[in-house]
Amino acid sequence: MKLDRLGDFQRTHRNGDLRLDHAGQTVRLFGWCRRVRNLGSLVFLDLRDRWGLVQLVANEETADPELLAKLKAVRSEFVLAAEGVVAERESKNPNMATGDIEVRLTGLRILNTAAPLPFPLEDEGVGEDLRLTYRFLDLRREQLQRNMVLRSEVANLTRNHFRELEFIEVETPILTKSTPEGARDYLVPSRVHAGEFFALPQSPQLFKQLLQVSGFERYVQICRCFRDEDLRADRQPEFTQIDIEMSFVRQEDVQGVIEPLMVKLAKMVGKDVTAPFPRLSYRDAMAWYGSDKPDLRCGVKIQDVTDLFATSGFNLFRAAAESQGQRRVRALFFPGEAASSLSRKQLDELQEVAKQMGAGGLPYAKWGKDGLTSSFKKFLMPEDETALKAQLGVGGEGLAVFAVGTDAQTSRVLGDLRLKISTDLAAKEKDPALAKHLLDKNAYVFLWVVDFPLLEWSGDDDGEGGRYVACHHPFTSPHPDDLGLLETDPGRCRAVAYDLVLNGFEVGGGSIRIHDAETQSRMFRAIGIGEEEARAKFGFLLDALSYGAPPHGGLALGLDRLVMLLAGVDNIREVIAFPKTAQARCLMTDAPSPVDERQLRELHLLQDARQTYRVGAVFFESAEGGSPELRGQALQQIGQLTPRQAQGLVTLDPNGQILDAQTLSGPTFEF
RNA sequence: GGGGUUGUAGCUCAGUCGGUUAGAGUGCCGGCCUGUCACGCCGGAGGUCGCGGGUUCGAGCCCCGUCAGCCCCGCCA
Repeated sequence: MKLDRLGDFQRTHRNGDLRLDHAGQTVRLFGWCRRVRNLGSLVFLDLRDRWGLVQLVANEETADPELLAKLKAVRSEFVLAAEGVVAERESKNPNMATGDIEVRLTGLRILNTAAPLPFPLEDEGVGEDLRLTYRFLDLRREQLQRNMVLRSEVANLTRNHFRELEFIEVETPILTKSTPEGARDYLVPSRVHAGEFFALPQSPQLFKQLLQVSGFERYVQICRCFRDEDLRADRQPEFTQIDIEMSFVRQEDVQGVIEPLMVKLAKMVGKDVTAPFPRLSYRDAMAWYGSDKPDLRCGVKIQDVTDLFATSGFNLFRAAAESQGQRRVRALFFPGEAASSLSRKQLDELQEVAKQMGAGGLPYAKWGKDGLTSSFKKFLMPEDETALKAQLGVGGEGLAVFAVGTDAQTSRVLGDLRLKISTDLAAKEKDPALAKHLLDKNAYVFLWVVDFPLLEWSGDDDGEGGRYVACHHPFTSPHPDDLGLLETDPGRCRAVAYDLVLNGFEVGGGSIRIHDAETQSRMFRAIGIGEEEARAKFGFLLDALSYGAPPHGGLALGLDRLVMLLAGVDNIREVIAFPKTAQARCLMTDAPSPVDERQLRELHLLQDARQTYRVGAVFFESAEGGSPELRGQALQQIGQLTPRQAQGLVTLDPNGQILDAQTLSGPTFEF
């Protein structure tokens, strides 16, 4: 098809802006054809640009025949420049912002054609692999356009927020130094320095601390970070952080600049949240919610009922009560009719879920219309039941489930069940107040989880190979009250570290940092980094701390995850323009991909074959005994191999086909 | 690294107990149509049943392997 030129055609309006007020005006528009409705001598076309949709129309009686023919040739997603007169419609469309008017065409330029799309833009259920392969088309879809606009707005609001607070935006290197600890690095080989590598930053952590030593006092950056770890629905190998660092601050000061930002961001999507956000210690979060990022939209708490069973006839529970705190009985109580009316079958299914989480079973007690039903009813004396109800706060109907085991075991099981059961029940519960208690779906609930442990034991359980590693990172300040524990009882030492949690997602985390070289050295010692290694890996930091480093601290917010929650979507890929798959591939560009050997040599990743390997003798071993002809054929095949495929043993079948090849030296044979 | 799940027309899916020529809707192509807006009506084309192997007289269906998408565990200072 012959295309028209853009020429001097100028847009006068955005498609979505046209209203009845414009009637009579001649307008010039750009856009993509969403759909043509060709009624024969009357043709409609929906023209879409970034801001909206408007109906174009032409008919046989009034339009130039050439124009009408051109209009009929248009297919979905053709790129058009349209000129026409705005007119009130004969039949209006109340579902459309521009539904009262249409544009009667006086001119049309086809700026580009479009092949039929591999998937329809309107459909929701298109396979994600297809969407990712044609991401540039996927991004035409309204939902993704909205998400990307939201993301842009969030970034803008964030920049303005910090600028008003006199933060300075500083860019830090992408090519930087690999450091021990933490996630796996993405490495970039150095061409200039054979055998040496840059790493892509897992975060600009050390640079932002050094900027404090430099005296900037308030730093912010919206920066890309890279971690070569496996993916999840809310995790990508490259992601964006809102990274801040401040001097002369305490934990509360950092939180104090973040909270108003969150209030503004929530407001942007029509949610009211109030600061300050609740603070919850790591200990309490684990005890009450079984998670270090509890979803407080759910009001159900884990409760300890161990003591109630000290003399119980139920051996499982009594044994825990007699274990001196090693094992405990903990419970969740879900109030409401939806909970009390769960069937035996549904409870069995929950038990299976619990078992998969590592629980032995799922004892339960249910108070319904017919009173108590329980898997351990025969051991539950009336006075026990009364005590249990008092402890759990059982007012009316409801369901209690129990877990027995160590704190870690029961936290895990009950933490997961808490959300799963609450979500299910909230959807069924008729009493709105109770449903909201189970799960307040529309709420945004922020909180700070504070007082994280500084260190955790890593490695085989109480095996030899283990050591302490930093929970947050090795630059996190120990809690001033716990400094002495660093050498005596490192596992009990708390950190001045804090996570910002929203609806069960960790959206940010930060800490007050160590700002003196001595404490930093003690920290390195505690995690088994010796003096020499510390100098080699972090010498610049230790130096910096010795030249007047101010007390400082900061935080990083996960922008992608935050936008995901603000957009109300459940996958991080929905807020990233060009994301990776769960296997860390880009289906559109097909990255990662092999590169030329020449590139590898240049980067010293592949030695020059002729230098390293000599072609040596090739041994033949025919399956059916060798023959001179076969060897001749085989030699010919071997001769076609590249030089780097060196010396070894080749096994051939009677037809001279290579069955197997083994190198005696040099790299593996490749065919 | 481990577990689960999905893969059939461009797209979304159905396909019975292993049995004749693998279907539907939509999209696409052609024709008709002056008030459509998921336009309508008529006709047509379109298949490596992800890939490889096996069992069988016979495989979209059963078995083994493999690749890819998604979710989870481990991992993510």
